[in-house]
Amino acid sequence: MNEANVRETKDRILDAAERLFALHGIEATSLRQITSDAKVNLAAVNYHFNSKDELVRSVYSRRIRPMNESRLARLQTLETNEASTLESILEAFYEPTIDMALSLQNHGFTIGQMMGRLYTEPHGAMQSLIVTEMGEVARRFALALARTLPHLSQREVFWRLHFTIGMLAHTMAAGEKLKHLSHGLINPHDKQEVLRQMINYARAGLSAPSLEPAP
Amino acid sequence: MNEANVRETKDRILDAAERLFALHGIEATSLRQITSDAKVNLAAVNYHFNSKDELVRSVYSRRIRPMNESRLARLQTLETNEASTLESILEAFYEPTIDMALSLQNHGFTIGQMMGRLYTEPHGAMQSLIVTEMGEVARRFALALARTLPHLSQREVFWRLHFTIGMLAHTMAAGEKLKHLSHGLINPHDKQEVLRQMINYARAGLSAPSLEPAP
DNA sequence: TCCACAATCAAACCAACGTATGAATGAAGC
DNA sequence: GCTTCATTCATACGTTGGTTTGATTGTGGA
Repeated sequence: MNEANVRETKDRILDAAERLFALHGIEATSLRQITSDAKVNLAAVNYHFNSKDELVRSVYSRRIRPMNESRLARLQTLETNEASTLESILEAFYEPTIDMALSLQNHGFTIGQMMGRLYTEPHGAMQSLIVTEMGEVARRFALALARTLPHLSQREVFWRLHFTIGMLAHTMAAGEKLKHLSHGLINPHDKQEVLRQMINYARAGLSAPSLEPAP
Repeated sequence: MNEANVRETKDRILDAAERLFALHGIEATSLRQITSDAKVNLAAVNYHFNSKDELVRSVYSRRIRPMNESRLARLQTLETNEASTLESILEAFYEPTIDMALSLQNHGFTIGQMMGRLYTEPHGAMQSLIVTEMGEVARRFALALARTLPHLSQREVFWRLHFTIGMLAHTMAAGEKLKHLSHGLINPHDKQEVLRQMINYARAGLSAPSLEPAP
């Protein structure tokens, strides 16, 4: 078989799995649904990915990796140019995810919903994925925030970074539903609007006065 | 059979289901696990709840309902006393959930994790639960926030309420894991600390300047 | 005392699951 | 033109899922 064909088979599986995981969750999605959607043979999953568990991991890391590379590259650029403001750090953190969620080939907010569930999916594979794939990013952005907010303790920086991530996860997980929940007030496909509202809220939250007495 | 015994059977099922849903998710939890944990017969679930789907709904609404009643009662008190500040509104919104998550009989953050997953669980029963059980609360708190932040448009109030809910959901879903992720810096069982940090961030976020030109 | 009936129980049903197997296929290298 | 080998395929395996059944139990009311 041609190498391009193998790529195509694996990608078709990943694409279908991604769509179905986002729509119904990991546990509720069967390999038979995936392979029938992807128009490949049932056995192809175990042939190319060994198990459903490893397929799950592949589905997630295929998207998380380039997203986090973009985050770190943007943060690096900010720091070498000594241009780290709170807004620019938040933009470096938020924008890669939003770009991914609203990317052209992504018809129905698929990747976004999947990413939004990264922290809440009870599936065993997730716990290790969060540490493995997100650990470096969390550490680097915590440092960047601490440098920009020197009056905060480590604890407070962690709390606020946690909330900042939560806003993103919740927004991604809501996806299309935001339109209905807001009775049409909000258009979750308007990237600039989403980004501005998130950064505006998070910037203020992160800048809130410290709750601890000055040292 | 005694009515108290029936209550006990139903409650035992609800308790076990709640614990297992929080731990492994809805789809990954079988009725056999639940009934064996609850020490009741397998058929008891379908006898008392008709189906797994209705059991799921019962598990959630048993906790959501008193929580939301408390929220609305507290908001009502604030408004009749004309004591609605941003802090007090946020407290009325956040505290009932945190109280529930940290309640004594709740050994392992069970209810909290379950609540944190309310918005991300892909299970069909959730979509209707969110609208049915949370609709009134969202509407009432949106109004209260709009009154306290009169310079904001409806759209901006919605965005910010959405973020404010996201912070809570993300914190609840993280539960115990917050301790590990923060390398011991944070104690998620310290109710006052959790509440103060959340309110401090959310108050600032909600108070951020409007992004729209003044009318 | 006995009836009525809500509640419990062991057992079965069948569909769907993840995974494994061995044969079929077909492009690449000699 | 033949062999090799990665890939695809139809099919089967054993397990587990939610739900149903019909018998059994035991308590409250007549």
